[in-house]
Amino acid sequence: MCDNRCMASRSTRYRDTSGKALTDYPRPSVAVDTAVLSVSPDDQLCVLLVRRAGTHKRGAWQLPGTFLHPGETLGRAALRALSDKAGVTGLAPVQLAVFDDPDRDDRGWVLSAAHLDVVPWDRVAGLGALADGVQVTPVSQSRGLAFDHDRIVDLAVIRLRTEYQQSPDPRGLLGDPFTLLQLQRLHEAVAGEPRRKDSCRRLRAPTLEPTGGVLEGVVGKPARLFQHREPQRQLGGGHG
Amino acid sequence: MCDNRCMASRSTRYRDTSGKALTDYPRPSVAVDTAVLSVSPDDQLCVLLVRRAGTHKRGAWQLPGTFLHPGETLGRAALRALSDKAGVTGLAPVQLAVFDDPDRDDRGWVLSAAHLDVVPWDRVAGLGALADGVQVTPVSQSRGLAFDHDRIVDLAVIRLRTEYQQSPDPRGLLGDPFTLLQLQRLHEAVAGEPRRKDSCRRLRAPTLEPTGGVLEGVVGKPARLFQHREPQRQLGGGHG
DNA sequence: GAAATAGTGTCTTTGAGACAATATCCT
DNA sequence: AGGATATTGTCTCAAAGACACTATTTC
Repeated sequence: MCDNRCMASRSTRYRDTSGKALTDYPRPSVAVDTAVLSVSPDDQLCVLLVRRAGTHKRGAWQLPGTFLHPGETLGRAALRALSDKAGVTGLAPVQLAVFDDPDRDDRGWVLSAAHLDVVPWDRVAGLGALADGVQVTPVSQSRGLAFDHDRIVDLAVIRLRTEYQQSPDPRGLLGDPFTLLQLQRLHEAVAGEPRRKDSCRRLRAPTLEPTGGVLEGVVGKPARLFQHREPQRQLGGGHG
Repeated sequence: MCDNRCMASRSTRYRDTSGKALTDYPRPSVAVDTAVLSVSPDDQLCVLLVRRAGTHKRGAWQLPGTFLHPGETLGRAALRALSDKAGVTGLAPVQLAVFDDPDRDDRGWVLSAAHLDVVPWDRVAGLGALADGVQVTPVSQSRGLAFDHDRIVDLAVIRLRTEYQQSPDPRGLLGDPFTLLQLQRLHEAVAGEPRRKDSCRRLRAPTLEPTGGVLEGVVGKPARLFQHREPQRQLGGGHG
């Protein structure tokens, strides 16, 4: 597979077909901006925002992002940004799209590789103790972000919805023993519209693993408990 | 929307939160590699390949690509690469994914923004006169490409199939007056498996515009002619 | 009339949506 | 018992698949 890669040392200045050396080309900065989505305990689809540096006006909020470092993958850069800018430990960022308008950033030529990460609520706002300059807002109230970050949020929500149409809880937002009603509430939060009790139930239940236990201590017939069939995903599925 | 963008001139060296100037960061080269897919007259799904510069061994073929130039969109760079490297006029490249393995290119740190373009056959191999070092091969025989281009072809085919599951001919591979049998053949080529005559017909016909004309001069009952409802897409839908 | 291709009638299956009835628990 | 919630029975409807039949042309 790499038979002709090993024939030259790393420092050689290769030339492309036009005869120009690789390092002669002007290169863009590559930013990684991530929409971290989660569902709050009151079933609201929320996004993680950070205050834009050096401003307190409108457009003062944006998605956590950073510039890609040498030797780093986009996914790692996304996780680093979440940790550094928001104090949040991400899970498995996936690429959404590259925003490539040459004028999209007034600091210069910056491409933005937009990402989506989905994390359980207690991981993003667990103790109610968010760092300063960090907030988690319902996506419906997140309009007016800096740069083109509104559009990134749009893409992220669309992507999340299509993922959750395919399987019950692909991103493990729920956490292991859960009832079918909790699953229904989650889907309503993600889709942004109500779901029929029985439709949702019949569609998803066959693909879930019943624990055998039931939810106790509440009024009404106790709900059966279920768990995920397959382990939730961690980082590692990026496009190398 | 951009109220606070106009407050500073373009040459100012902005600093991010860590205090580092934008131009101080090492930046990757950004390549744009495009899988151009088409369907041959004998109903084979094909991909456009170019010979890798300076080699005649295995792995000698690759997708046409180039480095992104300043002020240029990814889509424009993809079209430029098709024109310069293969002498082909592309149509509407769409992003597939960014390949970001730091070691994926032995020339250095190169990200690849993989694209898909779909063009009618006569546009890619019209006169049978392909430029030297250019070929159009069935995708099934395209294995062993340079870099990670095999995976780009895989992504492109998957994407094309999902697009063609949604509507009859979203990329205008057919060209305006066509019969339902031609449409069926096209879908079989894209999907790589046979389709029922009546299913295919009943599913797609209602969304097509009959021209009123029929195909003449062939034995059997003459087939009705159809045309596309909406104009085919050109470049312009990129993520700004 | 025979061959060849286009187009349709209809049966079956599947899956989702909707409504309502039944089951089981807590207080 | 009574309220509250979970679970299931069943009807309907729409879409797709499969098969076979009918229709219209050329030779």
